[in-house]
Parts: sequence; structure tokens; C-alpha cells
Amino acid sequence: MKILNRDVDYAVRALVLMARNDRPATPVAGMREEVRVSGPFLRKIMQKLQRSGFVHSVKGKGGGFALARDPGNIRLGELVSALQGGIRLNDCVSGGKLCAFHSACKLRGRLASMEGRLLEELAAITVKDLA
Amino acid sequence: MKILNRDVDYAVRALVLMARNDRPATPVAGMREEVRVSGPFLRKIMQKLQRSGFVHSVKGKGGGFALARDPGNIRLGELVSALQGGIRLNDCVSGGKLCAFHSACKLRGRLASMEGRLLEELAAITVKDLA
DNA sequence: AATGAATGATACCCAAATGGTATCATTCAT
DNA sequence: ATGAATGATACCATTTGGGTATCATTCATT
Repeated sequence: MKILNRDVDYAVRALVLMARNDRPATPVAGMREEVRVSGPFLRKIMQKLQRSGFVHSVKGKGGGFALARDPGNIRLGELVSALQGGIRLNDCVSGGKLCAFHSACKLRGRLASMEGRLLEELAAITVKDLA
Repeated sequence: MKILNRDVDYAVRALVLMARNDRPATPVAGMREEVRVSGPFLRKIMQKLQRSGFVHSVKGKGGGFALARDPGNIRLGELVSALQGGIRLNDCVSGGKLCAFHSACKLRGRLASMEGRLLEELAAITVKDLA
């Protein structure tokens, strides 16, 4: 239904913000207002981004997050994969749940190629593009 | 996340079945096995299809459902609209919930056009194509 | 007229996903 | 030592998706 969830939305805002400012480390407290989300929730998202390698983090006073990759190389498609486990047009194409009609299904191939195109389009958008 | 939900899936199966058989009326009991879904659930879906004008229904003994439109003119995009209220890539583009960055958002336009292309692709697939 | 096969409408219900909060542990500059 | 910051994780509330149950209505058949 909805392809981009809130996590991706907030993550994009935060990453764009960091790309524009380009500071050595931005704490959550310094982003949450502009991203317009609660501190704890943004923090959870930033931690996911850290685990996925999009940002690196510095603990302790004066710490925070900073981009770990070039903004021109952080693609929306990757964010979607990392934060919400990808996209699936239906269960059959990419959910791994093949239905009983698998072999005869004329819809499957079409959906699969639609999904492919969608992913390509998402991959074509980078944080730099949005900054 | 998932663009086609179960309703659309089962609806397509039922409509394709009806298009192939082309009987004056097919009762739910005569479809549920081949569609592989419980009777009550399929019935609920068929009722939605009836209300949306895709099929017409005949009550009483010997009744059932039949296509109300040419199979070549029943488009997947319409089914998605009728059965799950369309697609929205995110809340901002088509959910009516504009975020605080509305005017400055560089992502919005791109998502909107992606959504448009997706709908076009869905609209290009008809029940006849799948029958 | 009675019967039974069929849909119409609607009210539930359960499980999973989404969106978000709370808490405690750890690290580090000062 | 202190306090600012993240790491990890558990928890919670609401919504959505998928599905069942029930009663009312219609109609062919007898």
C-alpha cells in the first residue's frame, strides 16, 4: 500500500540535513526539531542507519551522527531496503509465498518487472539530489 | 509496502475464471475451490466487486455472479482502486497529509511521478490479458 | 405457500505491522 | 565525578489486513 514508511521519511530528512550541514557530528537533539519528530524515535531510526552503515556515530559528550558515505551515493532504494525490508508488490513476486497457480500465473512476470522498475527509480534518487 | 493485497489477488482469480467460463451466473460455491479461498471471504470480495460495478449479481436459486463489463476493459488499476483504495507511495504524495516541508520538498514530485507510472502500468493490464 | 439456494449487509474477531515510548547500559569530553 | 551523548532492547497503542459469523432478502422450484 504505502511504499515509504515513516522511518524512511524521517531518515531522508535527517540525512539531507546532515548532508547540507556537513558537521563532524550532529546529535539527535540538534536534528529532531528540524526533522519534526520526537527525540527517542529519531534516535531509534539513526541507530538503524548506523547499523546499516549509512552513518557513523560518536558516543559521549560532543558526539552524535555523521554521514558515513558520500551523499551522492546514498540511494533511496537502499534506505527502503534497510529500514523496511524492501518492497513487494504482492506476496507471490517477492514475498516468497508462491501461490497455487505459480506456473500458470500470467500476472507474476508483469508484477515482477514493475517491481524492478520501481526499485530502479528509487535507486536513482540520492540524498545529494534532495539536499 | 505491499501494493496488491489479498482482495485484489482473489478478485483477479475470480474474474479471470468468470471470463474464461463465461456463464450467465457463477455462484460463489462454484468458484471458491478454484480460487482457493473460503466461501464467506470470497463472497465478501464479490460483493465489493458488485458494488463497484465490475460484476452483476443474481440472487436466489440458480443465481450467482457474472461479469458486468468486457474482460478486455477491466483493468488491474481499477481493481486496486476499488478494492484497496488506490496506492500511495507515502502519506505526502497521495495520502492528503502534507508534511511541514511541503513547499520545499524535492522528493514529492519524484514520488508522485513514480506513482503515476505505476498506476499506468497497472491500468495496462486487463482481465482479458490474464484469462 | 413452503423450501432451499443464493446474494446483501454488517458486525465481529484475530494477528501482524506500524508508529512511538521508556529504560537501562555504555561511552567519552570536560 | 558529571553530564551529554549513543547502544540495545523491551514495551505499548493504534491501525490495517485477513478472515468469520450472522441475519435479512431474493427467487426458482416444487
